Amino acid sequence: CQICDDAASGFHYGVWSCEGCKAFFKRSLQAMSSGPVDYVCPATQNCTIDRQRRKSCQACRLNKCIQMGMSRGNCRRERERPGKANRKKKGDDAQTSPPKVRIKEEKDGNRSPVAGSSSTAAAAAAAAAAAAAVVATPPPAPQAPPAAASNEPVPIHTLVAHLMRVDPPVRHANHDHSLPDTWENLTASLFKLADFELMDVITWAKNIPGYSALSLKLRIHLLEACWMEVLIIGLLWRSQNHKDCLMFAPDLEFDRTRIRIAELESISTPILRLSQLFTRLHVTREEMVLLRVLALINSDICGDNDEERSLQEDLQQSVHEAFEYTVIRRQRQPLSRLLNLLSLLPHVRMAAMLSLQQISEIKSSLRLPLEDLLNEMMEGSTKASRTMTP
Amino acid sequence: CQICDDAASGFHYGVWSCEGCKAFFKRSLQAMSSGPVDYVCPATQNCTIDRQRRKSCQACRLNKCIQMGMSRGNCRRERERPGKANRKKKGDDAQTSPPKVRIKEEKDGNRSPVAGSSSTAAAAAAAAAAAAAVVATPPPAPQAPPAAASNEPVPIHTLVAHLMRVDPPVRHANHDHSLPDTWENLTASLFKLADFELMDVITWAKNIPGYSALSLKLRIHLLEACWMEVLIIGLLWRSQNHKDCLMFAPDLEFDRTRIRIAELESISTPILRLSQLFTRLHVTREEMVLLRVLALINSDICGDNDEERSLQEDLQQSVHEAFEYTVIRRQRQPLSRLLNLLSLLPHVRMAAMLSLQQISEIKSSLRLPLEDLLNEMMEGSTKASRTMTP
DNA sequence: AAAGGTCAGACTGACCCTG
DNA sequence: CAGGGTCAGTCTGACCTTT
Ligand SMILES: [Zn+2]
Ligand SMILES: [Zn+2]
Ligand SMILES: [Zn+2]
Ligand SMILES: [Zn+2]
Repeated sequence: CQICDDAASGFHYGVWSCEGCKAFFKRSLQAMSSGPVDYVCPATQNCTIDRQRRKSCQACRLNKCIQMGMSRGNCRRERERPGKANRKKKGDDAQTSPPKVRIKEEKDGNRSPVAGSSSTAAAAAAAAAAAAAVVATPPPAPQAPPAAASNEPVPIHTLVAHLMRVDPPVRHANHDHSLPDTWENLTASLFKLADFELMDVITWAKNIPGYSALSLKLRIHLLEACWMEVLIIGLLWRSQNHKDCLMFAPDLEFDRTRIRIAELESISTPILRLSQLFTRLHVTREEMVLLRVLALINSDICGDNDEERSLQEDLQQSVHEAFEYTVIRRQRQPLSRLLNLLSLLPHVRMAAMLSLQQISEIKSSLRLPLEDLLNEMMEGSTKASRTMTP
Repeated sequence: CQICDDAASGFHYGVWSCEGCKAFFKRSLQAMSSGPVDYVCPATQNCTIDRQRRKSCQACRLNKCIQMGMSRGNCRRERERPGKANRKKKGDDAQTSPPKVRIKEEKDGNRSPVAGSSSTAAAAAAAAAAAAAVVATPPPAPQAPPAAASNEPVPIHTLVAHLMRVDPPVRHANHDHSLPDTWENLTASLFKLADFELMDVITWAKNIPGYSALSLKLRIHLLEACWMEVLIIGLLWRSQNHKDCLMFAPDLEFDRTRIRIAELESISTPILRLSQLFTRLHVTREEMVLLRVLALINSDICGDNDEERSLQEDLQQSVHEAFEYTVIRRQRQPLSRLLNLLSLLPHVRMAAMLSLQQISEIKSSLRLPLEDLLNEMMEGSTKASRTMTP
């Protein structure tokens, strides 16, 4: 099949194509004859169309059909229009008017013509017009860049939305589940995951408005002081509703047994308790995101430089406003909610300190090597006097 | 729906989501339980997921589900109690609540003659009532008791005034200034002072309304977990406006020289920085008092007992209201002020952990004996897993 | 309220019928 | 052979039942 690389069953509509693409184009023609097609590409109009993925994007599939030359005019043996053979639909009859389509359009809410490729061509004007309409669809521009104007006051809702967008994503650990659950295997997967997540954390910090305005020294200092807290907040949030289970990644969850094998019992106690608290509070993603940002800018107080501190305080101020925007406008007892969320941070701080000490012991015992970035950050946080330096 | 922007039908798998995304994630879970899913993105793992496009890319839809925090609450049939089912609420909801609710509540044989307050309108009334319930338990109150009548709602300002009254006083160290500044002399005076202050802390805790209602076990646990933080908050407050100087007592101030002699350099760095922050914020005594109470009730989360936790949450609630009363009604940016104060607590927690570790090392090195009460509390805080137990 | 189950409706494509 | 219909299989999500 020239469209999907599947085995072709013949020369359909002018193209060597498979049964599936043939039927798909057939249905598209029928749909087009009775109104515009509402296929919408979920991405940027250049989806890969192969046997496995051809179902995913109708817009790109039809587009490729047309690009490869499919059209009704190419039919070698065209049959007369059988008058829109009515399906077993209950309501209206065939004829000309398509109320069904209209109803559907209305129900869809009919948003602004974002990326919808709608062929308004008449029924007779088949492929060529459709091709023009489909191909003309512009890419949907998935991610608008953040309000990058550094001096301009950004509306809070934009700031919150931006922070939501740049928050470190949930990563998979790619843990080999065929390996036995030994201390080495589990700890190695945790280290690998942490190393991976640390890159996300660094990228995230860079994308926080105002962070880049700080001096390099302070930026590094804050990151070194907060990274474990940021990771732990994510862990706690992912572990919500998982009783006695730490969801390090969707494919790496630690139950009591694994915690014992990985020798995480001493630090898991406070973390599991914190996780229960997260669960009870139903911390939302918005709130989690803001807690992470607060953990970053509050990870340490640099008292030396007045100007620098002023910048940091500006950052704090905007985070405070973000909290106000997000939490305070709740219905029931918003202030108590805010205080409950903020009260989590001392516990997070403690959990981070314990975790850093645990890793530090592993590092100095040479039981297992640390990944590069993880190792670097460990040295940084030691320097930041987060751990005792014996 | 946080995933597709459609109308949400509830809080499913940890995310506010629509029926479609809920069912999709459910099917994905079922599929995942029997082998890895084979969703493949037709584009670049970056598809837009909205109401009309969510069907297009299963891979990106599932990924977004995970990113937004969806996960199975527990492997199988999970019965989850929100815990806040019914309490001794006194809020009334005459107008908004439909009568069927009332009927149901009465049929349940709820001893309380009123229905649960689910109305969003009666927030203020409920809050005041909750406060009344908390303070209803009359504390021993060696001085003027805040409320004699047990059912009478006590205004918050009375609570704040009472907390001001029972706050641990500033103690003198009775340090012998004729002695030379050696490590032994200075450390011994610090230990003696801490021991003395600890008695005040215990008395103070007993006088906090609602604290005595907690179980003995929890009372001890909270005290063991928070005492160092309470001492440090007092120290920080006393050290305001004293540059590079720790005012352990009016007659025992540590400048840089004494800090070096007493080998407190490693822990004094964060504490001195915190002290500068206190100075910049101009923390009032009222605020310091409330921070101490918050440090006490937030020193640990006991997750075992539902009823016990409810009492602790009531206590938290009244402290939150005290904060609101004290801080929020300021003139300029009260909320930012509140967040700044709360942001101190993680640093206090860290300073407390470092201090405990320092004392723990002295104790195990037998360089100097600890006073009785101090020794006891050290063991308690070690038990409370505040320090590493090597 | 939030799990899990249900099933009509929509889409797909292997297969069949017809010219 | 290719256009076009058929319909079982699959996915979806509004609705229902259970806890
Ligand atoms: Zn094909
Ligand atoms: Zn596409
Ligand atoms: Zn959705
Ligand atoms: Zn995709």
